[in-house]
Amino acid sequence: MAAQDSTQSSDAPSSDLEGMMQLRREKAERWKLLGFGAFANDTGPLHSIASITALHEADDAETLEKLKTENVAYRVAGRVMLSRGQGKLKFINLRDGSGEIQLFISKREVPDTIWTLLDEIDVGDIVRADGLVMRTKTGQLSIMVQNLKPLTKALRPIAKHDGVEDVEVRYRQRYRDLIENHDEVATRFRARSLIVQAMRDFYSQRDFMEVETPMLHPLRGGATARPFSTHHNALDVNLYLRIAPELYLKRLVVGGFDRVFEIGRSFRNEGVSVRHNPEFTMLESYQAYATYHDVMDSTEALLRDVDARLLARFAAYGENRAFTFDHFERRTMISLVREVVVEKHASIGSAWALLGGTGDYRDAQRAALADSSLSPAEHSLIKRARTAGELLFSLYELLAEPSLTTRYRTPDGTQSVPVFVMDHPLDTSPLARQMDPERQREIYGEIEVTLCDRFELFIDGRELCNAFSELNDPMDQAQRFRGQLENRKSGDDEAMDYDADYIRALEFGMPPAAGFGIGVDRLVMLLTGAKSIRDVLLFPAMRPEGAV
RNA sequence: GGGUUGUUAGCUCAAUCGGUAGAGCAGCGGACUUUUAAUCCGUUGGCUCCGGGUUCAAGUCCCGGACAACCCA
Repeated sequence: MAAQDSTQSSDAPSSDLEGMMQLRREKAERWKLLGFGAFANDTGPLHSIASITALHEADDAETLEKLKTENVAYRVAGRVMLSRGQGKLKFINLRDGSGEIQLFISKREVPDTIWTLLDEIDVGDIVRADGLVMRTKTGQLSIMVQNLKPLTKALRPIAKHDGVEDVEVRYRQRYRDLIENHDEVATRFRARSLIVQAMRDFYSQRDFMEVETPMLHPLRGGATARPFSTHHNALDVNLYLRIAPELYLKRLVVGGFDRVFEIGRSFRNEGVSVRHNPEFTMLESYQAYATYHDVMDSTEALLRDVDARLLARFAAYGENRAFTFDHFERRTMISLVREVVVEKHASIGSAWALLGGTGDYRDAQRAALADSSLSPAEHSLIKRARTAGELLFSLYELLAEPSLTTRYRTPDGTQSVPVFVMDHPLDTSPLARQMDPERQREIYGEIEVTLCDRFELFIDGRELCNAFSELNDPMDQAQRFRGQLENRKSGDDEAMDYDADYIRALEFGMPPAAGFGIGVDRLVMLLTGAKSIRDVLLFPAMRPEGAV
C-alpha cells in the first residue's frame, strides 16, 4: 500500500502506552488528510442498534436480500469493539448504548477512501456507518456498509477481551470499566436505574408525591450518625450535610401532604466498607393515617413489585438467589432475643424476667458480662447499656441479629427468608411513637422495657429497611430531643440536636402517620447479587488519586 | 486500629533455590472476499508500585512507605 511509506512517520515504539497513543494521534492526523475530522459531531439522525436487531432478527437471508434491493438503509453510530480482516473483507463489532451489531465491509462495496480509512480505525474508535441489513454465510445479522464516517479517535487503547480486573482502576476509571467489562457493569447500573424507577412508580401509583427537601441542614437530625460539616459564606452559618431527610418530610405531613416520598443522597461521616459509603441513597416515605403494620404490608408489596420489574428485564438476576420474597417472617425483637438466649446463653435468660427469668436488666447485664462465650468487644457494648431498653437492643444486635439468616430459611433450606424485626425499645428510637401501653400489656404483659411501634427488615444478613409509626406528640418529642442532648453531653457524638422548629411544626398538629426508609444501594446489591456497595455506586468514594 | 495477601508489557498472567524478565491477546509489517476472541508468517514493546539495605548478582531476601483486597476489632 503506497500510502503507508509516506505516513509511517513515527519512530515511537508501537507497543508501550506512550507509543500506542502517539500512533493513534498520527492516525487521527491521517483522518484529516482523508477529509474527516478527528472529533466530528454532525452525525444526523441515527437508528439504534437494538431497534435494527429487534426488527430483523427473525428475517432470513432471502427476506433481507429483498430489503436490500428495496434499499432499506440504516445509519448507526457507536464504538468499535472488535475488528477482523479477511483479505478484501472487514468485520467490525459496533456497540452503541442499545446493543451491538456486526458491520460487514467489502472492498467492492465502499469508496476507495473508505477502504483506506479502515487502516486508520482502531478498536475503541467511534464511527458512524450507513448500510443495508444482511446475513453473512454463517447467518450473522450484519450491516453491509456502504459508507463510513469516523467520529471520535480513541487515543488510549482498550482491552478487547480480558477487561481490566484491578478493582481500584475499575472504580476510579469507571468509564473504562463500563467499556471493558460492559456486560457485568453496564447491566448492573441499568438494573439500578430500573430499580429506582420501579420504586418511584410504586409510590406514584399509590398517590405519594415525590418531593425534594434540603441536603444542607442547620442541625443534626433524623438519624443518629456523625455528619459532614460545611460553611455557608454569605450567610456565615455552619451547616451539616443531611444524615437523613426525615424531619423535613414530616414537616410536609404537618403541612397537609399526606403521602410524600423522597429518593436522595444522605451523608454520614463514617468509615468505608463493603456495605458503607459516605454518601448513599435512601428512599423515605411518609403516610398519614397509617401505622407501621400497614407499612410492613406495603414493604412486602414494594419489594415484590420492584423485583418483578427487575426480573422482567434482567432475568439472570433471579438465578441462584440467596433469598426469597415468597414469604416474610414477622418477629418481635423480644422473641428473637429470647430464642437465642434460651438456646445459647441460659444464664442471661434466667437472670432477666423479660427473657423468662427472675431479676431485672441489671442482673441480666451482670450475667452477660460473666458469659465467657462473649468477646471483650461484646462485653464492652453490653456494659454501655444504661437502661433495660438499651440492654435489650444490645443483646439483640449481638446475639439475635447475626443468626437471622441461618435461623429463618425456606423449608428446603436453600434460601434465606426476610425477617421483619418488630417492636424496638423506645429509648433507642428517638423519633418513633411509643407503643400504646394497653396494647403492649396485651401482647407482652408486664415487662421492664417500654416499646415503640417500629420495625426493621433484614434480608440475607443485611438491614434493608427501617420504619415506625411516627411520634407526633410535641411534648414527648421535645423530651426525647432533650434526652439526645444528655447523650451528647455524656460523649455520644452521634446524638441528634434539639430541633425547635420541628417541635413547633408538631405543635401545629401532625396527623398520625407512619414513616419508612430503605437503603437503595443495599437493595440494588441484594437484587443484583453485588458483594460490595462499590459495585452499585458509579463513582464510589476513594482516597484521592496520586499522579495520573 | 491489628493481621494476612497482593502490586511484573496497553490487558490477562508466568518467571523453580537469589543467576539472561517471558507467554497469549492488543500494537506494528505482510498474506487472505463470509469472519465470530478469525487464521497464518514476521516483529516492537519493561523505572518488575516507590525509597533504602544485604549480595558478585534482587521481580525474588530484609527494612520503610503508597495503594488495594480479604479477615479481625
